[in-house]
Amino acid sequence: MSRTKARAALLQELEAAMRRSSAQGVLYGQTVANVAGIANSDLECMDILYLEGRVTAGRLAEVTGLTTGAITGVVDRLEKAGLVRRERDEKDRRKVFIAVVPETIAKLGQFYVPMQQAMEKVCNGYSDEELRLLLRFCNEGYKAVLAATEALKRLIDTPPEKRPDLKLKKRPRQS
Amino acid sequence: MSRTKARAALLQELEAAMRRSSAQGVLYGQTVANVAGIANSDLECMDILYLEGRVTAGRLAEVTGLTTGAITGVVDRLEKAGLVRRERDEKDRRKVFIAVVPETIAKLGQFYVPMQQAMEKVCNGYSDEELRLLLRFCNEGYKAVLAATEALKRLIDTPPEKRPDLKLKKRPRQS
DNA sequence: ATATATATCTTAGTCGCTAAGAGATTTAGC
DNA sequence: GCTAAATCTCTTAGCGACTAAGATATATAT
Repeated sequence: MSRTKARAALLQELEAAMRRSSAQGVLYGQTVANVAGIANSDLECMDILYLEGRVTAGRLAEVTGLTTGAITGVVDRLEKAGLVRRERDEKDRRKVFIAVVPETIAKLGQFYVPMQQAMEKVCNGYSDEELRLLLRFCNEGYKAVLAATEALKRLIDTPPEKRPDLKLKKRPRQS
Repeated sequence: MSRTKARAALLQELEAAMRRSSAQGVLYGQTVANVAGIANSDLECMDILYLEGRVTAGRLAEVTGLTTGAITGVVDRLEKAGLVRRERDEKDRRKVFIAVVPETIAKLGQFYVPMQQAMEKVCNGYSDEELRLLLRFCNEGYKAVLAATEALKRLIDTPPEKRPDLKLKKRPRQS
């Protein structure tokens, strides 16, 4: 039993470590937003724009889980800060594309340099093969957590008397 | 050069994967808060209480980065929800310890079951030795990002004219 | 004993969010 | 084509969580 017990302890330790490091990653992001002088959601949207390129306001709402009204505010702030531009779609004039003002990518990017350098240093202590192992684990973990999130969300929609009650406050906000 | 180039690509891919999975982890937490019907910060505090046990209000403020005023609100809500109790320190009557009401740990804990099961399944595909590698990487990464966060924070305190300017708040007028 | 430090709470004001619905445009049905 | 419904973004009202500053209570130092 000592073997499986050691493994159980290892799993628990790993979970704690992952939680800790993940939380710290979030904190780094919040600090970036802070230094850049923009709100957290604003930075998240910049991240999406960086990944996906030119997207509509509706798509931002979809990905972030915010309402379209909130996105209007986000884009207002980002536009006022000169980080993005609104571009009306000429094909479908209801739509508004949000496009990053190119120069600003570098301006925001500089704030990630400290972390990138730190992580590169850490990675230097690992072989290619080890890094591939990490990559595989990350990807598998991502899929697993994504599925778990969906499973949990379904609880929201199950009738309250059918689900494990906590009798806290009222209806939680949906996202 | 093909060797180092491959590694650079690997590093980049790993970074993206970590960001993605980390973000998903956060989303899972938000969903838990949603289902439980409490605010995000409230759940974060429950997490800290679970990890550290009985802690003072001030300690919560310190760890979360919130002001003490905000923590008063958090604890008010959690206490009203029956999740924690305030306990005045008899040795130093200025201090207020926040203690989790024991039964509620299980109530909140159940929401983490989907993720724990999913992650355990993933971990089953790895040997003890591989998991130890993952653990080591997590811990090293945590320390690195923590240090990077501190480094970035210091930018806030450096005089604005001395640091890489973004002049966001002040409307860089164009057009 | 008085002044200073520490720990929490209170208050006023701000910001970003949601919900609901208005406005503008496109698509579908007849 | 013309009307009705659908789609996409923005507006408005209200709310909840946050900060900053200071009040309150207690502890420590001189």
